[in-house]
Amino acid sequence: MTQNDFNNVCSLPVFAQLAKHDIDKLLLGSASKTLRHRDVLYRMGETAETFALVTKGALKLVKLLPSGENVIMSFAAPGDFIAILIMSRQANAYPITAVAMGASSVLQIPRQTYLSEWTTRPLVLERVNQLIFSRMTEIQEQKALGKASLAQKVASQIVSLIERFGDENGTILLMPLTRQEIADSVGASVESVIRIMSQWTQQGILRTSEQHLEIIRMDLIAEIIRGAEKA
Amino acid sequence: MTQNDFNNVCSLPVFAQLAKHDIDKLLLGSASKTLRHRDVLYRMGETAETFALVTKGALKLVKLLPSGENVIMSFAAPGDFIAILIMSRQANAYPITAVAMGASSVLQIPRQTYLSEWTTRPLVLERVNQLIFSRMTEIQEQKALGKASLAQKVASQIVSLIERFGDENGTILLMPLTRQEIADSVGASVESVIRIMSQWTQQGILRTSEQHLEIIRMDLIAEIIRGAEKA
DNA sequence: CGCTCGGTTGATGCACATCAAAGGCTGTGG
DNA sequence: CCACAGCCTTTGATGTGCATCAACCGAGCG
Repeated sequence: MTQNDFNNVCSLPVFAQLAKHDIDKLLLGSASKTLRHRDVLYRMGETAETFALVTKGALKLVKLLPSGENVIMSFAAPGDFIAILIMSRQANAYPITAVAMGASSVLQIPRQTYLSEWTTRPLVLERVNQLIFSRMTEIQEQKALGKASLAQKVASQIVSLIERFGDENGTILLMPLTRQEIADSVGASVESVIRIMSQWTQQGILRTSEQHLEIIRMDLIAEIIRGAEKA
Repeated sequence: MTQNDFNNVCSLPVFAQLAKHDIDKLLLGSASKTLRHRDVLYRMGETAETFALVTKGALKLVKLLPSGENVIMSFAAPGDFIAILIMSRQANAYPITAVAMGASSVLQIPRQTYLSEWTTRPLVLERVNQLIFSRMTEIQEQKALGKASLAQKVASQIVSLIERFGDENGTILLMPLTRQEIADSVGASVESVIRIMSQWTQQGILRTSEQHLEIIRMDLIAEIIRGAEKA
């Protein structure tokens, strides 16, 4: 890991206000890994030797169903952990597949380091809990949308992604995201997602060029989420 | 809290192998509370002064949507925590409403005790993480059922409830559960749930008497969950 | 004895999934 | 440089699972 990487890592909320030598210990034996678009970091079912801390880019956490469908469980942003919760269980397998969306990097940290360094520092554990809390909250919000219309789900998913992976204005999504992926994350078919989104494009609510997605009329999107469907 | 209560609490996995005086400290200022069917423990929006540890019975964790619908986020069994994740946030409100299902009891523990005693004990924090991990796993499994048929969702929900709140044979659910509640937890309408379940009753797969629900043909239910719909 | 609550049943309609076909774009290999 | 395969997107036609609305019943309960 370069000095630059290290500084980057230190600025993440988990490590805020920790002494350099503490951070060194927490990262004992860890390796920085650079991922290209669609590279697989962890595959569901593999034995979990390390967990990961995202430092750049974005990853999707996917479950492959017996039926052959993909379900995107959630997205990981810089500062998020992947698979940290299974570190304290013996010889466990990754419960999901983690795939990079666009150029990304992560720090892979050995289970042993987690067991010896992370679990002995209350402050760190507390911070990890905070992150898990956010993830829980996010999933619960999605579940609360259970009976909403597909348009509401899609709008809400896009907005929450832009909140985490957007530009400074909060209007452009800085990560490649296909309609298939949106469908997989809200549990719908691609075609339905496309129909909804192209309608929005026609209405000038949304723009999608190259690999970027931009919301033009955030106010209208907000209305859709609130359930004021019709145009 | 009676001596009896105390012994009960000590046998919960969170406190396994802890010294009595440690447990005493962890429970500083806590109060045991007995709940009757449908009593409300916490109401969504109230300021969170305490979190709770379930010691007996069952509770449902509900969100009330602006539309007036209820969504059951999850169920809490003995040994589960309620609202522990928001304890480390300042002046936060409960994110859900917690309602007892049948006679239950909980231990209410002050935020202050959490902050001073719980967050300073790595072992305890680790155990809390374990519990949160189970909750996450449960929610994720539900999300993975996203595109499955309603019958699959209902069957799967019932089975997972019996695993946590069932008798020793794993066939009878020892807690009052209405069809409305099943509907609220899988995101469906009561009528649809009723149609599915009465069909099962006619086919001798299921029996529901008084407040109890019994699975007669677990093999058939398992098949339904696997997606082998037709009878 | 009217009340509410849980369960049940039927009729109707709609929001989606599914199936099918096609065009653009990218990368890959001959 | 062209042909081909794969991925992403799009559009249309068709079907269906489930919500919704509307009744009704029995049981417990004040």
